[in-house]
Amino acid sequence: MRRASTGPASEEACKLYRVGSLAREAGKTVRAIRFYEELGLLDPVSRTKGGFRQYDSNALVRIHWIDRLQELGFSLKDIGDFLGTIRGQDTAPAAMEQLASSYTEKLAETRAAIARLQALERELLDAVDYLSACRTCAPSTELSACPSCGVSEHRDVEPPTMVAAVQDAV
Amino acid sequence: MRRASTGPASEEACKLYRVGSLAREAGKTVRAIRFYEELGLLDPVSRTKGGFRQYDSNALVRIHWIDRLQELGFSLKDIGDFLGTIRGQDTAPAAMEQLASSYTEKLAETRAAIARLQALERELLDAVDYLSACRTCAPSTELSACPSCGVSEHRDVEPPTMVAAVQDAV
DNA sequence: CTCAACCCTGACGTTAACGTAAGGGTTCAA
DNA sequence: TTGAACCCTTACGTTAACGTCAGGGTTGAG
Repeated sequence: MRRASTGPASEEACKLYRVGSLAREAGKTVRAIRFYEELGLLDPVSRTKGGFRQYDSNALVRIHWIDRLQELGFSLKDIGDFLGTIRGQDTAPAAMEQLASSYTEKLAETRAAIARLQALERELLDAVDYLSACRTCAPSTELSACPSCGVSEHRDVEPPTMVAAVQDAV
Repeated sequence: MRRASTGPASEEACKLYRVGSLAREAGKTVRAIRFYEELGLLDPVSRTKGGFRQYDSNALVRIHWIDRLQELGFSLKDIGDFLGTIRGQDTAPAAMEQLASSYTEKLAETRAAIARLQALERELLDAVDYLSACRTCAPSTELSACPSCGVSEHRDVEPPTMVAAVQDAV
């Protein structure tokens, strides 16, 4: 016996999926799965004598992993290169080291992305905040008057960029 | 006189850019700027008699705005529709209300995106953490042995998904 | 055996956001 | 009046990640 519980164990006849059902389980399309195969990201464990692809539950894990990496900004090609690099190493520690360093790098990028989004969040907040004063503006006011409208809150206040950019949208 | 300080004021001959210099200032390519025009996102204030596009500094603000919205996940077409909707309103408060509601919606999406990234950050951390034990693994270990390698830290511990997916990468 | 439900392999189509090249005017400082 | 640096329009090219036929086998329950 080899491990605890990463899906059905070893030699045992674990349930096999064909593309269709795998796709359903994974929330992907059949085409997508075949496409992953074209890129070397996911091979069927075998084929029926008629040529049907067959997968086991590891495929689900793999697909989930692909999804995550995509969310992290990896392109499918990146992921392929990634797998290639790992397959290239011949000792286990070397391969895992590769994995760890790639992940560490992505971790930094992810944090940067979070920071960027938070900055955007702030800009949006400023804009929404500034715009909330517009509700007290006279309905008859025309768009062209916006920059120096009568609303007191906007007197002597720079409109945030997210607002300023639209003011001459007319 | 129309406004306070959104760039060079009113009728005054404020400096005009042609595509090339605008592009440089904005950190875009000339093609990109012309493309924005094709989509109705940015029109030149005028043309020379020879047909050269001319822009003022508002164009810079507009481009910055486009960038921000793109970072927020708007497509250029979305941005065009967006401008269209705003132009469609005939009173200022209505237009600004539109703007505010779009921004509010995007604010929610942005927060969701941040949360997703934070979840990914956690997954990466878990993976890197788990993998750090691999440095004490015997260099001779082969990749295929990974799931149940000798390292004590991995005894009776589920590998995180981000690691499990690669273990049969060979 | 049958047939509906599935699957196979090409191979061309699609969308976004520009890139790139062709062929030919425009500016403006010298 | 040049001429180098710019700009114009038109139009096809590119990359990513699949979508969508077309034409034709495979499975497996009944």
